[in-house]
Amino acid sequence: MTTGTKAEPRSDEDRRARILDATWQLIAERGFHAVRIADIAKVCGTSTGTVHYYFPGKNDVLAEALKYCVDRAFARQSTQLRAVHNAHERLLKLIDMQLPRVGQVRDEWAIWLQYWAEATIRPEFRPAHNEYYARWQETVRRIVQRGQRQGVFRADADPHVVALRLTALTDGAAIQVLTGVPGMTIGTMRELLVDFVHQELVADAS
Amino acid sequence: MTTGTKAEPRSDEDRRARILDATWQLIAERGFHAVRIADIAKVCGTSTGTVHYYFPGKNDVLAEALKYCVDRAFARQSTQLRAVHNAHERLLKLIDMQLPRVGQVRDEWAIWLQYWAEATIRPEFRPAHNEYYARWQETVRRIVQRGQRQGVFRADADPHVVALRLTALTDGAAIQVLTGVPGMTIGTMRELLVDFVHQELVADAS
DNA sequence: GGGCTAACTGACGCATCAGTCAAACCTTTG
DNA sequence: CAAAGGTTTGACTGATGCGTCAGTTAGCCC
Repeated sequence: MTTGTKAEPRSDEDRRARILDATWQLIAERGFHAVRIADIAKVCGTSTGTVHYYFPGKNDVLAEALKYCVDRAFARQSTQLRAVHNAHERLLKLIDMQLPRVGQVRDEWAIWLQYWAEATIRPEFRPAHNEYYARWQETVRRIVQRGQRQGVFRADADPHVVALRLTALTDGAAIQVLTGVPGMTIGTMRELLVDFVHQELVADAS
Repeated sequence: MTTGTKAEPRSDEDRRARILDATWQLIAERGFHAVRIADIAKVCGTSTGTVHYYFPGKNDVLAEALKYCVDRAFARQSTQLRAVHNAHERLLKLIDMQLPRVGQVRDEWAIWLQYWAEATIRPEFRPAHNEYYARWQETVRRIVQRGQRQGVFRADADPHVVALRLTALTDGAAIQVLTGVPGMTIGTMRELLVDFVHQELVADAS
C-alpha cells in the first residue's frame, strides 16, 4: 500500500483538507451550529478523535472551514476571470459565476449567509470576514478601473462607489434567491445586476 | 383586581408578550442557536417551567419571537410613515427608519440576518419569512406608486422593479454595516440609498 | 528484531440543556 | 370557608455531544 498509490488519501496534509472540505459542506447544508464533530468524522470515514488530532477544538474546525471555502472559491474565480480580457465581459462573467445556482455556488452562498449571521453576533469573526469581503470588493473595483482604462466603462464613475453598490446589490439579491422570495429567481438576479452594470458603467452620462 | 391597575405585569396575555420580547432580544444579541430557555426565563424573572407553560417547545418560542419582532417593527413603521404625505419624503423617512443605528433598529436587523441564515437552511422558515419580506417590498412599491400619482417620481419607473432593487440594496448595505465592513457606515448607507432613490425615481430620464 | 514516533481509534467522563412533573401557590367562584 | 381551576416553581431526567486519553497500528531508522 505505500501510502496512496493512485487516488484516494495521500493521508498527510490531505486529511486536513478532507476534514475542512467535509466541514464547509456540512455548514452549508445544515448551518453553522448544527454541525457535529461526529458528522464531520462520518463524512470523512474517520473517527472523532482524528478530527481533534488535527484541530484543537470544534470552533477551530468551523472557523478554518469557512476560510477554506472562501479561499478556494476566490482562487477558482480568479483563474476563470483572468482568461477574460475585456473588462465589461469580465464583469459579466463575474456576475455569472456568482449566481447562486444549485450546487457548489449555492452552497458557497449559504456559507456567506452563515458567516454574516455569525459575524454580526460574534465580533471575533469580523476581521477574517472583512478581509474576504474587501478582497471581493477589490476584485470588482479593479475590473471597473480596468474597464475605464480600456474605455469600455464611463470615465466619470467612481470605481469605489460602484464596487460598494454592486456588492451590496449582489448580496441583497442573493439573499432573496436563497430564501426563496417569490419574484426573485436566478434569471431575475442576473437581469438585475446586468442592468445595474449597464446603467452605472455603460450608458451615456446624463 | 381588574387585571393590572397601573403598569407592571397584567400577568395574563402579558406574560406571553414578555417572554417573546425577551426572546427576540436574546436572539438579536446572541444568535438563534445560542438562546437557552433558562436565559429567557432569567430575563423575564421567572422559571423555565413557565416558559414551557406558555409554549410547547423551544422552537415554538423562537419562531414566534421572530414573528413578534417583525410584526412590531412593521407596525411602528406603518404608524410613523402614515404621518408623511409626500411620497418622496415618505420614502426618505423609510430609509432613515431602517438605518441600523445602535439599539432597537440594529437589533431588528440582527434578527433579519438570523432569519435569512435559518431560512436558507430550513425551508419551513421560508413561508413566514417570505410573507414578511413581501410586505416590506409592498410598502416600498406603494410609496413609489403614490409618488408617481403625486408626480414627484418619474412615471417611467416600474414600481415592482424599483422595490426589488431598493430592498436588495438595503439588505446588502445593512449586511456591510452589521459585519463592520470598513468603508460602510450608517452615513455611507444612507447616502447610498438616497442616491439610488434620486437616480431611479427623481432624476430626469435619459 | 527492537526501539521510536506519528497517525489514528473509540470508549468514557463530564457538562449542558430541553422538557417533565408533582407539589405549592394564587384567584375565582359557589 | 372550601373547592376548583389556573399559574408558577424548580428539582429531576434523559439525551446529546465535546474533548480526553489510554491504547493500537504502521512506518522508519539503527
